[in-house]
Amino acid sequence: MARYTLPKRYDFKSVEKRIYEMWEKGGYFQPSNDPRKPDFDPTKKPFVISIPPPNVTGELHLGHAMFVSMEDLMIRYHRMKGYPTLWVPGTDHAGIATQLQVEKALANEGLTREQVGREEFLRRAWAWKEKYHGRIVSQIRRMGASCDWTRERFTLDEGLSRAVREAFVRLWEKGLIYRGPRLINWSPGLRTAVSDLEVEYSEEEATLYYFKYMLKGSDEYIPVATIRPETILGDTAVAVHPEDERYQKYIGATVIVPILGREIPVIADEYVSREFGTGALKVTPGHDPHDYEIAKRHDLPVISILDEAARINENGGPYEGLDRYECREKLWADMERAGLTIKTEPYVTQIPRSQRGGEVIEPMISTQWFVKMETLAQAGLEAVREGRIRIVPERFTKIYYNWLENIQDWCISRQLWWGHRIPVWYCADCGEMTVAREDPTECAHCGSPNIEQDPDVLDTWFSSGLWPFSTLGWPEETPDYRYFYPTSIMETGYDILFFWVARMIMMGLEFTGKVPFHTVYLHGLIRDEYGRKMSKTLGNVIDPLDVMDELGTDALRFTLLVGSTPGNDMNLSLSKVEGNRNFANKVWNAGRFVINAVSDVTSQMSGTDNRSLKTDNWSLADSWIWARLQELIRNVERLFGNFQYGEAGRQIYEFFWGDFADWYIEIAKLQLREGGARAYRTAETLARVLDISLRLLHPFTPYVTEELWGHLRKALLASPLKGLAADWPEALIIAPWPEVREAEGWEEQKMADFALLQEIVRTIRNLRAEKKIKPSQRLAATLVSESRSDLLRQQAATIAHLAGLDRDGLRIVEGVEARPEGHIALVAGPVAIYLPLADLIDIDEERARLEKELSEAEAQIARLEKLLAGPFAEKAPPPVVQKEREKLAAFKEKAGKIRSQLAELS
RNA sequence: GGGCGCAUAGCUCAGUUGGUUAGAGCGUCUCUCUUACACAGAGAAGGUCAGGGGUUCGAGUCCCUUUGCGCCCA
Repeated sequence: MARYTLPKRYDFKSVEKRIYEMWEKGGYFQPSNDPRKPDFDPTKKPFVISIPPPNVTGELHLGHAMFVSMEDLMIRYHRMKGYPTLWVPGTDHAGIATQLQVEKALANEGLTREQVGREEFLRRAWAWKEKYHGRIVSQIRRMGASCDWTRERFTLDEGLSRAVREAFVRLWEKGLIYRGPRLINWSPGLRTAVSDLEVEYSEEEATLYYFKYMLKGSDEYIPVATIRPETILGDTAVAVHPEDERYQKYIGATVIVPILGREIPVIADEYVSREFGTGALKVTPGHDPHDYEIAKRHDLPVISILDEAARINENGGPYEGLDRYECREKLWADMERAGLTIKTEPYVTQIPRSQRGGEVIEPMISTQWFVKMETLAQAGLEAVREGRIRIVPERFTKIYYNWLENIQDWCISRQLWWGHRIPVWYCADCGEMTVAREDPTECAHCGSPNIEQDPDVLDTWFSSGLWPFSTLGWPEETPDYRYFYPTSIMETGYDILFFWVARMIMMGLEFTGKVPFHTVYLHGLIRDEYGRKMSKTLGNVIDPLDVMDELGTDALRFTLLVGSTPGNDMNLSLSKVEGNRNFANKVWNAGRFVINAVSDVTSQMSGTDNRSLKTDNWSLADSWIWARLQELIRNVERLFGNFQYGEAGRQIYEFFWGDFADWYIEIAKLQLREGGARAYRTAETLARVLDISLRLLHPFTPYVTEELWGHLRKALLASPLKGLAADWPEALIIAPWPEVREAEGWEEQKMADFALLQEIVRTIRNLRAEKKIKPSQRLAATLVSESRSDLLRQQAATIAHLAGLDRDGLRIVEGVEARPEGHIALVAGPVAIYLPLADLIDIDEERARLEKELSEAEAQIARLEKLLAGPFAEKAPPPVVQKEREKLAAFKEKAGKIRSQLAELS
């Protein structure tokens, strides 16, 4: 039998690409039950995830790495469970981000989009998209993502564009879409409206300007404070609190707008804070959302003073044409000269900045398209309240409710070119609007061909909101849509709960009448190793591509999956990834050992015993590892059911490294050496445990497990153990998930026996380390135990092997009358251990060691006796009490052993 | 102002129906190239689970409260 010559170290570079191609070519990413194929069975329940689409021109970052790892884990698990599984991949067009990139490229040629025109600009944008699409997609592939690339979608592709058109028209027909001037957030740099959600508020130092609002025809004035003096030009009232004694007398009076000389009223409104500034508020409804509300209450006029580049417009009188900040300075200087200023003072306030680029956002009145949210939000709320959608972790449901309960109408128009153009045509003749699914050639009202389409495009999130069903073919009732919709889980970062998840829920309910998914799973954000946000300026950005280059995809995935808990941010450091690279290597090497063991099995060993899963012919170690493995399978199943993927991964890691590799494999070496049926069964157990471990690990670390499993399968099929692998499929990715087996009753005793064996071995190893005895030096030993001598005799060879004892010099006895001369005495539970190390004995040191152990044992005895004498014994459940009783007995036995050893010392 | 999260070993974190001796990885210290693995093995040191109060036979875990840090919404 040819021994396998696998490299000593797991070489992920030679594995990952090859394995991914094998999977993809093998068609494993496509659903096992596919409505596009003839043998389709519509009754089988599928498991479906639609990918949170990354920006088509973006580059893979850790946020992507996180969701790809998480979703791939869920997908692989369900696939192995036998569900027809579909993960729909795709990208979105990221309106603003992409447009900016293309404009930047144009700028390099000294051009602007206006110069090249809309058509040429779009041609270039598409070319840009084609160029970068491949990059992000191949990066996602590299993460091991097992999505069905034959179903890949893009938000601007033909089908999705049709979905967007359909959605818009339906909302229009239902009266849920309207157009009109409203106060919106305006980005002067991008010259487009932006979403409320795309505005971030940063605390910054600013100046509070105090000035005088002169009463008409009087020397009296109302002092007013503002952060933005330039907005004085748009003031339409001064408001005071109705109960403010300082200003009550002015209510109803008229004041004069500085410099401009406009007359505006003094009004009373409870919104005004008497404590802030001077207690009097200038009202600028055209440029402040709160003032806008006040204006609505008091029927005040709204004046817009800025143009689309945030320059002062014709309403600014002498300041027309100035930039907003130039105007601020000039106006203030003019007011100073006119004696209208009082003072300025530094003030810390919240400045609204664009999430993209960081420029200061201006609230402005602008004619835009809006979606009425009230009824949509109501439906979205009910779906979660009624439990049709579950949000994990649960605490995010409150945040979700809070947002939907206070939702504002959604401004969906953007003054961009890259995106879905608004399907509305204006008639130059009759002035009516035509809203249509298909591009019209004439006005629907007067038949005039003189129509022009609205120049704006829709917010990218409008199309993303349709994603779970538009990607499956909606509005067509395609076979995919019928079978795979609603999807199963929406997995994404909590930072886009509002942006995306809430909108998908609302739009899903509105357009399909169904929830788009039954579960929302939210993961946290990834920070640097000290919990700081990663940012280019801090220079602490970790690039997942570099990490994969250096340490492998499996290591990165395992780190992200096991290092995070649902909904909580995680701190990532390269040393963690390195630790998991080491784990992948551990799996590789343990696997290598097993594969070689399997290859060495000869048919002579096989014997006639085929009772493979009966434990009565197993060694203690065989039984123990099997019981531990079954326990692990049960735990993993339970944890997966609770979305506790990280904990599941940790337990698999601990089992594999701490139990299987550190203990079972070491014992297996001895058992293999024994030959015959023992060796045969050992190889069989090694293969079984490795097989199941690889299956459990596969959703976490798909590459190393697939590669190794392939070698294991080949080795088994070429060996007398081929029966084991007879029903294995050709690839691990589609191998069945390990089934939960209930405990059979024998496990507890075997595990307790093995724990004693471990304690004996550790006790001896401990002493050897303390006494600096070379690992190569075999020691004789005497083990004394009245109660467990049978077990010790059975396990003598194993104990000797693991503890570095000389098998022939190992004596096991029920009792000794006196301590053997020149021996060091140790205690492991109910077992006394004597090692013949006369030269190394230091009586005082021995006594100190034993006394320390004794006092520890006695402390436990005292604690347990007190516990058992108290109300615990009657109130706690009997099994818990029984456990404590057993502990007490064990400590008493141990203490007795130590006492007699101490007595022998003198 | 409202809401939420976090505080456990030097560092980063697990610990999900409360079960009584609190775990891991990294780091530190000893020893070892033992034929799967030095990306390793064996051993060691290291914690009043932020402070206070309560519920309970029993609290890192549940409740209240204080302090500190972070996030979201307004």
